[in-house]
Amino acid sequence: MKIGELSKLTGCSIQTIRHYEKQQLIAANRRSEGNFRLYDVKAIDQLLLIKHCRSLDLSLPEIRQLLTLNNSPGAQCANVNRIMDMHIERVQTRILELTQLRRQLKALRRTCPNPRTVEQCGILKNLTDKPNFQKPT
Amino acid sequence: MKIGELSKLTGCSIQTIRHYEKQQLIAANRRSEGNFRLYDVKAIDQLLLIKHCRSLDLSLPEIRQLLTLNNSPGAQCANVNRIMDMHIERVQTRILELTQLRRQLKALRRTCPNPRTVEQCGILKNLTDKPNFQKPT
DNA sequence: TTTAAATTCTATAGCTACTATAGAGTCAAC
DNA sequence: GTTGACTCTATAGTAGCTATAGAATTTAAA
Repeated sequence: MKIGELSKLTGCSIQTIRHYEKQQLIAANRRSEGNFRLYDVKAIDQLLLIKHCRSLDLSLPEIRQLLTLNNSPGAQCANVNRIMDMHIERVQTRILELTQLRRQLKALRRTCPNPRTVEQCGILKNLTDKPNFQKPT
Repeated sequence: MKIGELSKLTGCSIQTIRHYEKQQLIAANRRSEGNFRLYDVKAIDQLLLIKHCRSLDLSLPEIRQLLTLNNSPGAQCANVNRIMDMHIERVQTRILELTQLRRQLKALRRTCPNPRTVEQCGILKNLTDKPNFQKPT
């Protein structure tokens, strides 16, 4: 199977597949005489696994680790659990940051409920004053 | 005042200030004979305003708009309100996406409560199966 | 006055995970 | 044999910085 067919079967763009190859997430098992990538059916599952992990927002290095683990059936899966736990923690932290940010934004927005001139605008006034908000990094 | 002092007074790194200059958010009002940027005190407030906006996660183009508006005291501030509303909406959307993602991640994590071999790992098993999760984009 | 240290300059590369080209080559069918 | 579809590599772009390299400038001490 050439890259175009793999792309259609998995819903990953051709450039994305080549990008994953550069990042060592997937490899064509051989090339045609004219240097075209040739894949076997296993590549489909591998790519779908990658896609699934990406939909969960795991990073490419994390996915590479998971793939390596997936190919060592006898190994303990504690590392898998650790990767997931760290990722959940990261998502959780980001949610808290954004929730705080939303509160700040809404409070700021309330300072200018009606259209007026820029000079009187509560939002700009508050933005110009010394910040008492914290950066969510 | 040279860029180093401005950096210390505002807490923005020197490279960041130069980056903001490239993005047309701030300008040195003149240069020394040896081409060093020289700022007056107004630059401090301007930079703090930018920093405050960044802490609210506004984009540099949005901040540029706000700065322009801030320099037109007589104009209506409806545009300011519009920028803020759009941004609040964006943050809100992202929170919802991440909340959904967190739910998926936790459900997945529960499929492997105890360390076992990779072969038996519920997480990898679920990741390998066809995805029924949606990408939060 | 010389020289050393600190500061600044521009330009460039790196980060993440792609996406979108350019320009050249390959394959399949007619 | 030629057309059209496909693929190749390499490069630049996205956002907002950060981190260099290598050169020039300024300030202070010797």
